[in-house]
Amino acid sequence: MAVDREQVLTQAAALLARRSTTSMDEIARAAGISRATLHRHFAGRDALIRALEQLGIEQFTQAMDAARLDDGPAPDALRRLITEAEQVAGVLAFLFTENQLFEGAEVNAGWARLDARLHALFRRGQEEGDLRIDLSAAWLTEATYGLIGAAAWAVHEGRVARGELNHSIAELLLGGIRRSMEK
Amino acid sequence: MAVDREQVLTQAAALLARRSTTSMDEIARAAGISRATLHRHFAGRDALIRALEQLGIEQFTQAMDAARLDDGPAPDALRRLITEAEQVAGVLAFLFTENQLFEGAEVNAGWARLDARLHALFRRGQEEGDLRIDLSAAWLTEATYGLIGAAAWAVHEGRVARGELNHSIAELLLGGIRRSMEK
DNA sequence: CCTCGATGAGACATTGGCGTCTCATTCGGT
DNA sequence: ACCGAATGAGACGCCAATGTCTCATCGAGG
Repeated sequence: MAVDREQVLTQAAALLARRSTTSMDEIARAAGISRATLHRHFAGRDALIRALEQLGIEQFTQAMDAARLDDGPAPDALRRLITEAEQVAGVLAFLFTENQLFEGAEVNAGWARLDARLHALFRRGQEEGDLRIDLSAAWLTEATYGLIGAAAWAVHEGRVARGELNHSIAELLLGGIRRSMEK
Repeated sequence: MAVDREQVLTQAAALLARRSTTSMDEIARAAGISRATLHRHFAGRDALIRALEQLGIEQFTQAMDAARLDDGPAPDALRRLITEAEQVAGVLAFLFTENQLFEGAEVNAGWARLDARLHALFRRGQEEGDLRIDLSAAWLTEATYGLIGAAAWAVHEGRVARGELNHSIAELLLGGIRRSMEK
């Protein structure tokens, strides 16, 4: 009965996002396995965290690929990305809040690659005139992460319905909260 | 030579926001005091965290008071709040990311009060027709926290200039990132 | 100059979690 | 029904951090 590695990591992310000091024992029990088995699959806490980083980066990379960031208007691409990212929001939320992680070089590199792609999308949107230029692309990148994390947390806490997650993030990002005049 | 309690807490927040497992020793050294003195002022790690929560709640409460959330159009009030909150962004960022904290009843109550005030502001804005109603006030509240946290982090990492912090948060929140047609 | 309160430096025992191990049990495939 | 791999339960030593203590030093105010 092979343990579902991804399932364990997803559980771990949920717990660690909420309390970063969650013990291995708690993680194991939440994943429905024993601490011994957890150790059999992940050499130690560090290895578990590394695996989580890796999973997050892989999943987010896939989301970016699926969203075809380079196709069409940047706002549309951004909507597609948010739709794709929704499914990995939990793991992403963990990665955003655990800033301590990015000290190892290789992880940093993987993350920087994602960062660059999102940054490039915003930059393209600005150059094509679709996005405002008084907000730096760097800030838009960070803000997007922040909103995805906030949304994942809000859903987790039951403050926002899961079905509204997409709309909430995309509309807030693209349109802002002010009531538009056209309506 | 009385230790500047607030200074110590601010330092601690900066470290803990970056790595929540930072040891008491590291916190003490960062604050320029010895571990013994740190323990003399805060009974233990828990007490330090509690004090941080308290400080964050107090400072954010003051920011809300100073912003006069009930006066004038909601968007203007929100701008004022962001301006006031900028100075306490560091401590706030820590509070947002450390979700584990809100398990004690009394802390929860203090935080819930702040939550309610911000929530009420958004609700008022929606009722007065200034804010769009297809995004729930609860989500706007969470999103605001997320953006403040993201901004504080971005500034800390040097990706956003401190002077742009206000503008970045307020404009993104109110207007979104899309280039408006009127321009 | 003296005194007292606060601080720094360090020793010490305690604790909670980690990592490793063993052994019994269970599950899946044959 | 059988066998082997995987798992669960628990014991064990280890270690880093914690919390408490003592003692020397510093510094401000009388």
